[in-house]
Parts: sequence; C-alpha cells; structure tokens
Amino acid sequence: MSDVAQAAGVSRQLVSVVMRGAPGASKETRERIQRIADEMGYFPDEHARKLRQSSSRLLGIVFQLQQPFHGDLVEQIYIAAARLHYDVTLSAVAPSRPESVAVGSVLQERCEALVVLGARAGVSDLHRLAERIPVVVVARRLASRSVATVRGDDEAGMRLAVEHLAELGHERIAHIDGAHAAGTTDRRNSYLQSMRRLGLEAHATVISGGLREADGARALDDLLDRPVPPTAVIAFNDRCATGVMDMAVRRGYRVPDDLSVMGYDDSRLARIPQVQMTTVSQNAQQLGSAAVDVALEQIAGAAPRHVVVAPQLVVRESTGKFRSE
Amino acid sequence: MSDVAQAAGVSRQLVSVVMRGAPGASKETRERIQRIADEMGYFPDEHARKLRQSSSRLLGIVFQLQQPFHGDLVEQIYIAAARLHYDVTLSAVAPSRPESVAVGSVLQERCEALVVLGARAGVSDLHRLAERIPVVVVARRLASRSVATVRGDDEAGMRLAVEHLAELGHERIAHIDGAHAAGTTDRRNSYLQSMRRLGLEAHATVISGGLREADGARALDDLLDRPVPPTAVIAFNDRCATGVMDMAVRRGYRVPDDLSVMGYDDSRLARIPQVQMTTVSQNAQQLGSAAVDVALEQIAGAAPRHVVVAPQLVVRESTGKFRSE
DNA sequence: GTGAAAGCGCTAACAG
DNA sequence: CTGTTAGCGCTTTCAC
Repeated sequence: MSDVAQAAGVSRQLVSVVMRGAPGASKETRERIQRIADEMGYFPDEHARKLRQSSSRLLGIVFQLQQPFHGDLVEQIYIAAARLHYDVTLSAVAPSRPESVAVGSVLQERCEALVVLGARAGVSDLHRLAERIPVVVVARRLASRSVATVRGDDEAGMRLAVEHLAELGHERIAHIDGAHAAGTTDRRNSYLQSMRRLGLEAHATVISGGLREADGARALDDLLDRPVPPTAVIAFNDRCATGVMDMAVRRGYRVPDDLSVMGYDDSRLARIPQVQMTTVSQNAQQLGSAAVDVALEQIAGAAPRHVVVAPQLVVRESTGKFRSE
Repeated sequence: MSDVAQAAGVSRQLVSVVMRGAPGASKETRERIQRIADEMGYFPDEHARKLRQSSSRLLGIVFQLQQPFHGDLVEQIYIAAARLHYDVTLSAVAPSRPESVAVGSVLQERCEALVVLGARAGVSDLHRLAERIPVVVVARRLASRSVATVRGDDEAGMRLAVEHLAELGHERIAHIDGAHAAGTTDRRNSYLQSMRRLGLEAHATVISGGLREADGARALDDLLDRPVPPTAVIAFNDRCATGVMDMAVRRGYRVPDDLSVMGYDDSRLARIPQVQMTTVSQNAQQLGSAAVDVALEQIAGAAPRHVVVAPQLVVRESTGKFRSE
C-alpha cells in the first residue's frame, strides 16, 4: 500500500480511501490511484482488513465434498451471502477429513457464524459449538434452542412421495429408511401416516437402509425375497435409490415397469440420463438463502430460528403406473 | 489472548508460546494454560497469526463444484498439504460463479500459491496471474514457462483405452472428442495413432463431442446414423460417456452387448451402480500430491514444472467382447 | 486532500 | 519464565 502511495505521490491513507471506495477523494485521483494499483498488481489484503475492522463479515461453510446435493447448496449460499455483502469460507468434509477437523479449521478463521451442511456431529457437540459462535445446521432436524436449523419439510416431502405412487395405482409401497441418518424418523413416521391416511396401512413396510448405494441394494434384495414383494419403493435419498435401482435390474426387475423407485433430494445424481429418477426436491435455492438469513439474524443478536422449506415432487422416469403381472 | 493470560495469571506472550507449542514453558504451566484457554473457548486467530508471520503457509484451490472428479482432487490436496504443514483455502466455480470471481476471491486471501483445477481461463490470463503468484494448473495441458501443470498422460490414457477395446475384438472403434475442451487434441491424436499402430486406421472415426451428457448423446446419435456404425465408442470424459450410454439405450442398443462405451476420468460418475463404466483413471491421489509439491517448489523459488501422471485402465461393465450380429 | 497516532490479534527478538 | 518493544497490512479518527 505504501508502495502504491509512493508511486502515485499521495499518502497511504488516500490509497486506502480509494481501495475501499470511501468518500474523500476526487474522481480523477481515484481513477489515477486505481490505475497505478492495478499496474503494480496491488490489492488490499482481505484478512488484514477484516482484522482491523473487527467485524469480519465472514461466513464459514462446512460441506461434504462427496455429496452432490451439498454442491447445490454451496452455490446458493455463495449467491445469498454475496447479496448481503458477506464473504464465505469453505471447509470440506471428506472420507479422510472428519467433520471435527473441518469445523476446527473454519473456526480458526474467525467467521461470524457457521453453516454446517448435513451436520454429523452429536447434539451435545453442536451445543458446545453454539456457545462460542452462531451455528446454522442445514438439512438436519434438530430440536434446539441454541442451534438454528434450515431444512426441507420431511413430513410433507414423504407425503408427496407416497401420494405420487398411490396415484399411479401402487399399494404395496415399501420404504427403505436412512437407518441412523438425520431425518430418518421424520420420514418414516410420515410414510406410515400417509399410508394409513390412504388406507394402505396393511401394505406398509419399512426396512432399514442407509445413505449409500450399497444400503439400498441390500435392502431391496431383502424386500424382493419376501412372500409379497413391493411394487414400489421409496428410498431415503437419491444415492440409496440408485443402489435400489441397480439391485432391481440385477434381479431381473425392470424400472419402472416391474418396480417403481423414488429417491429424495433431487441431487445431480437423480438427473443423470441413465438414472432419470423421480424424487423429492429439497429446493436448494430456498435452503441456501434461508441458511444465510438465519445466520445473519443470529449474528445480529436474534435467537436461533428453525426454518422449514416446502419440498417439491420431481417426476422423472423411475416411477410408473402399477401393472399387475 | 490477554484475557487468558489474565485468567491464568501469566503474561500474554507465555500464552502465545503455549498456543503455538514453542519452547519456553514448563509442561505443567503448558497444561494449565491450555486448560484455561479451552475453558474460555479461546484459540488463536489463524489470520492474525499469518499476518504477523508474513509467510502465510496458505494454498489457494480453485475447483468446480459440479465436477465429481474435482472433489476427489480436493480431498487429495488437503491430505498432501497437511503433510507439509500448509493450510488450504477453497474457492468454488459454479454455473453462477465464474472462474475469474473464484480466482479473485482466493487471491485476496494472500495465499502463497494458486492451484487451479481444470482452469478455464485463457493462456494469457493465466500468464498474467502467474506474474503475481505461483500458479499450478491441474488436469489441463499448457505449454508455459510461467505456469506449472500437473496432468494425466492423455496420450498413454487414450492408448490404454484403444488397446482395451481392440483386445476385446473391436475394430470399428469411434472417438467422441471434447470439442474445445482442454486435452482434446492430445487424446484425439493419440487415438488416431493407436488405431494406426493396431492396423485399424481404416476404421478410425472422430466426431466432435464435448464435456456434457448432451454432447455425448448428440454425437452417438450421429454415429449410429452412419452406414457403418461403430461397435465401440470412447468418449472424452465420463460425463460425456454417460450421455452416450443413454442415447445407446434410447436407440435400442444394449451396453455393452451391442455397443461398448468407455469414459475418461474415473470420476464418481463412473462408479455409480447403474453406470459401472469402463474408464481411464487419472489417479487423483498422485495428481493431488504432485500439485501441492509443484506449488511448494515454486514458492521456494524453483521454476514451474510440468508433471505428467500415468493413467490406469479401470475395467467395469460398459465394455464387452465384440460380437458380430 | 495530508499527516499523525492508535489499534485489530498475533509473533518475534531480546534483556532480565 | 516475564516484560518490553516492534511490526504484519490495514482502517479509523481527528486535526490541519
């Protein structure tokens, strides 16, 4: 900065004024200084600036590298944060990088709030975290007064799924749940309730699944061995549904002719041409912008809120009319 | 920090000593101070620290949120950087966030080098960038003396692909190229040369494709309309191959019975159960660790290097023996 | 528009 | 082990 000032023959603080677009410089000098700075390849150090300003206007995002849906969320968070003049710092969770590490590293960057996508941590860990920094958990239900949450309405989403299949004439609709994953209970309950409301309680079947392809494959394998196998399956998420579809084909079932399969999330996985999965969209745009809103509210001192975003049915080609063989 | 010092009844700099594990404190006080800091929820500001130390030990990574292969690379870069005590800062490129923005934002964080995955920028832009900071471009060929590159050996990779199909008995092997994408020329030339070497030059067919599913679908549609359609296709990348497989099925071809399809990258896409794509692995682990190595070399003052990593054939289920109908 | 002075949270060097 | 002094790159305030 001093170099630029010297090169321009002005004071250091005038350069500062120009760089941050503050009032106190004529248009001409402004342009001249900017030009000189550009020539010298200078621009202000974002962190030094934040250090001095004490408010960092920085949002920390913890996301999972392997989750296509998180990619969608991150993009939307970038947009929402930029609109409110907040910077974003990313920290990824991966098989070789546990959430605790990702959280720790972003914490050290002194952001004003933390947005954790699909938090895996336990409730007590999250509460402890929330004592030192506002925390927003996205895509996971959490009854908490200290941690804000933003999530899709699992109850409504599952209802949409069941109703879609029922409308296609299916009765033997099974649900492969998320096992210990967040949201499992909500979706399972909503599934059971929806089946009951449609008079299909006799056909209600829940089997333990999980988040990964292999979980779905294993679960379907089980289901197909039963005396009265289902004609339609709702998996816990798209990834799990992918495994279901795979196992169906391997066992000689055509999708959707012999078996309808639904996912959940509308991640990029569901949109792959080979897959073309009917699924429930969690609405990344609304989730992302709500996450930022809630984070900023908390920074401003408001109490943590719990936002529930309405999901949407996305019909593609993995579901079809029930056909008795 | 002062607060901790006060609470512990010691000096501020003793706390500093303890926090950074420097010599100059007894084991007991070390533990006591650490405990007090933990209780108060204190830990040092990473950026203030870096600011003072002038060397930031920070690597900037620009990656594409929508590219599964980039996820693999980022994970490996985290590992390689941590091993060398470097921090990593991520900046994502997405449909709504151009590379220039991503680069700009990471530049402001004053990292010591920039690793750009699959750089889209033009050569002149990259050169200008390299004037102010060491740049490593990953997964793109670039003849440059100022920008380092780390990439898979496209020539060898394509040779592996052609040879694999030839061994299965295929002769009419077509290549759908990457159109204007980086690496297109290398792979196309290697394809042509490999076909020639195997005495298959009469069957060599290259058609313009691209990086996306739709590009592959369109290209295959064209190929199948020709008087003598191919029995095997090598697409430019996994995503494009996905579109090829989709179009094959839509046109009534079974994969791999009627048509063998190969991708390139071994991204997560290729490993999806429905897809099970035979492809060429670019070896994310070696690419990631080489990228970090080359970056640090440049920081240390060495000239930019160009690293070429040997690819590996990954046989799955989208390719099979040639069968004359 | 300039110049001086202070401070953000930390590290570093050195005398005690 | 403590205390002092200095400084990283920037912003902020205030008098001129």
